[in-house]
Order: sequence, then structure tokens, then C-alpha cells
Amino acid sequence: MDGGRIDVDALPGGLDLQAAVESGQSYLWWREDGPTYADETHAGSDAWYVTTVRDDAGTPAICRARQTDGYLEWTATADVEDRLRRRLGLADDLPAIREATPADDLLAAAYDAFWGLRIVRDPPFPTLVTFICSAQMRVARIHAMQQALREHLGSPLVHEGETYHAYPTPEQVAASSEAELRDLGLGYRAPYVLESARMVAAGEADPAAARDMAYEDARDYLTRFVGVGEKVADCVLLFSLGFLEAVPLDTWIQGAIADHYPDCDRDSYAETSRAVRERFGPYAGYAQTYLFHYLRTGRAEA
DNA sequence: TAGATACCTTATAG
DNA sequence: ACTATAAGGTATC
Repeated sequence: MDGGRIDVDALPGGLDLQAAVESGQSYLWWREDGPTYADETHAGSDAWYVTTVRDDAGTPAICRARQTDGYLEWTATADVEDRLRRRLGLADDLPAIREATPADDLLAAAYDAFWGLRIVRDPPFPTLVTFICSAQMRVARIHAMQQALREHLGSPLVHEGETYHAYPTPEQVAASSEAELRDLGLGYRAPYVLESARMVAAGEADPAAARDMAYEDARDYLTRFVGVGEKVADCVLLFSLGFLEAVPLDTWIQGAIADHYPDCDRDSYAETSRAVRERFGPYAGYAQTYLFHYLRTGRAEA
């Protein structure tokens, strides 16, 4: 039994834990008090969220965390503070990031609506699988798929008398079968997840290897995994590997570009991506994440 | 190298 | 009830 707490007011820009883990960038946390994403309009939640983390040796641990009374507090089966800080992007200087990004009314409104939302640094393999699963899916179902993968393929762990399941390793997923993954609701993504997991387990490719590459090389590298195109590759770069300039061009963001930033709208993904990065700068991914959450939650009605 | 189409499954709209 | 449509796209032809 371990745990601790952090004064979120001491962080530059504070923290909005709920926004961080329920804004569609991470699917690796779940609420204890009910279905995650069940009510996407709820605000100010101090609910407990649970996830699993692994140390450098691959040993899994449980971490329960919540934000309340100005603190981020947690209990865990091991000392997870350093990993938790990294996972939640607590070192990011939000005011400096916002200041460095060219302002406009829409982006300003998105920043104001969810100030404290931080970009996560989730582990590479689970992030890869998550966003392979995300094709043509709603966020609530993407999350449900990850829970199914945990419960059916992951190793059990006990914390405070409760049994949890670690996110499955590449080996555990690779040892599964397409039929089994289809039964978990992955649909046509099942063979993609299976083959990509096999590639990682066999040492043929490693999503973490992209971390040391130049941005566009890293994006290109990740597309060698099955089921990974430019958009999913950008999600892994932004939400796992710390490439804050990566801008996943999904349907929501493409719509926003067409409506609000038509000068960035080009013929191909690669060219639009480049135009968006030139306009918003090295933290374009932060702008993407705030805009996506703002648009998707319907706060932009006016 | 660009463009069109199929794809699992579920929730929601009509 | 029953059908059409869309959901954080990608692979294939």
C-alpha cells in the first residue's frame, strides 16, 4: 500500500483530471463510481479513477487517483508518483504553452472552458492498440474495448481487497486469436490489433522506438503497424510519445479546419498537417486536444 | 500517386 | 419494430 498527494495549485496552469482522462486522449483510466463517458457533460467531478502502470521491469501496479480540494491524491500498490506525474503531463507549463500558441476566439474559448486539461503520456503499446481500435468508433465504445481487453487478457492484481486487471502485454495480446478479439467487440480491427501485437512481441517493431525520431519520420515509422495510418500514428505520437506538435486530423478537427481555419485546408493529410503545425506552432497538439474536447462536448454551440 | 469502396459492430435517428 | 446512418480510419484495389 502506497500513496500520496500533490498540490495542483502549485502546477503551472493547474489540473483538470477529469478532462485529462475523459477527453478522448486516454482510454486507460476508468471511473470507480460508474461507467466512464456515461455522462460527458458532468463537471467538477471528484470521482476516483483507476489505471495500471508498469515499472521499467514491466511489473504492473494499480493506481487509484482523484482530484479534490485542490489536491491530486492517489493510492497504489507501489510508489508510482514519478510515473503518475509523467502520465498526466504535470511538468507541462500550460500558461507558457498557451502563450506560445497564436490566439483566436475559438481556441481561446476552448482553453477557457477546460483550463487545466493536460496532454497525457500514456504507455506506447496500450496507446497503439487503443487508437487502432478507435477507427470508426465512438469514444465510449473505444473505452469499453480497452476494458474488455484488460479483463479478458490482462493479469489480475489485487489492491485494497479489490481485483483489477493490468492492460495486457504485447505477448498476451499476441497469444490471443482473431476470433477471441472479435468476441471482445473489436470487429474488423481484431486482425489489425493481433498482427500489430505480434510484431511488437516478436521484436519486429516497437512503437517506443519512434520517440527518438524527427516528427515526420516518427509518424511514418508508426504506420508500419497494421491498422495504423497517419491519424492513428499522430495519436500515438501526441498522447504517448510527447510529440506536442502532432495534430491528429480526425473528423472533428477536419471539420473545425474547414469551418474556422480554411487557409490550412489542403488536399492531403500530410499537407494539412504541415499547414496546421505552421499556423499553431510547436504546441499545435495542445490546441488540437482543447478544440477536440470543446467541440465534441458541444460547448461550442454559440 | 490519387480516388473509390469495403469493413465489424453498436447506438441513435427517422 | 425496422432500416438507414454514422461512429477519433485504414487497407486494398
